[in-house]
Amino acid sequence: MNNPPRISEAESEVMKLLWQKEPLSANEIIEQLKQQMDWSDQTIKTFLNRLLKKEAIRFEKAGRNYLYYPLVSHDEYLKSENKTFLNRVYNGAVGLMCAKFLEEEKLSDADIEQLQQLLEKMKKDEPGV
Amino acid sequence: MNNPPRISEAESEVMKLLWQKEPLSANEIIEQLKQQMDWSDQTIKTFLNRLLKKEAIRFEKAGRNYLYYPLVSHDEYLKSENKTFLNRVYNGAVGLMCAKFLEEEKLSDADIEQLQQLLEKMKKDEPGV
DNA sequence: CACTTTCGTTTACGCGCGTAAACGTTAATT
DNA sequence: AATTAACGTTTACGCGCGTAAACGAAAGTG
Repeated sequence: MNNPPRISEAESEVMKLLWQKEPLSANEIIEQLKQQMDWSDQTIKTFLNRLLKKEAIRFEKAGRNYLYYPLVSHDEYLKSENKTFLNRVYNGAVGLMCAKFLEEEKLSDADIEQLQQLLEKMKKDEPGV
Repeated sequence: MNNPPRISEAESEVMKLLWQKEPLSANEIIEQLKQQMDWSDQTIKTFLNRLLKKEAIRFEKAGRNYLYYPLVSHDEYLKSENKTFLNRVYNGAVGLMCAKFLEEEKLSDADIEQLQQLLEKMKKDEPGV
């Protein structure tokens, strides 16, 4: 329930892999990111270590290698990033923020439908807050 | 049309003032932020200078004092922050992002109405994209 | 005019981050 | 067993940022 540690942009690329599949060995992570991000092995190792130090991930020994697991869940991360962003840029005005995004970004019809349903539900579920 | 310079969180507090009212003298800015943010005069002066160097603001001399004007518009700023955030945290998935925000944050009825109308309009305006 | 206050400019410093080299230890190979 | 390869740990370095002190010039005050 503590606030999750701050995860930097580069570090978040490591986390993204672990959120997709857990655990992963250092090598699996390095091979992926080496390509996707064009980082050197050493750079990626640094991120792993920093994430360990921050307690954003943990490892278990598997023979000579380590297997890494996320300690911070994707959901916690999103929640905390959302909050920070919303306050930093929009002073907490969610409505304004969503509106801004909607006018800037292209949404698929499916997205629109989904959001409409969400809004409809919110209207009903919370008549008086 | 160039990408706006990166404006840090602290610096953005200065910008927020200038977006509300322009121009402002150093003193007006300092007096405001000194209180709101509990910063020292010197700290705020640093931000003004960094923003000048980044060409996020400019000044005109008014006698012994400077009057500051934004060079980066609020809209440019929002656009660029939105984009960065969306890509960094959601890999560009707007629909997902909005949904996440909607489930986390409380929206006023007015906000909900407004978003619904926006969505409705998007549906009509862009039948085939 | 000398002194103090005001206001802008320059310099400083620790920390996180992006980036990676260097190092040490353990395991594999000859 | 000695050498090399693999893998994790430690150290490094420049840059932006939060934070502010120090400095210099100009203007107001006695």
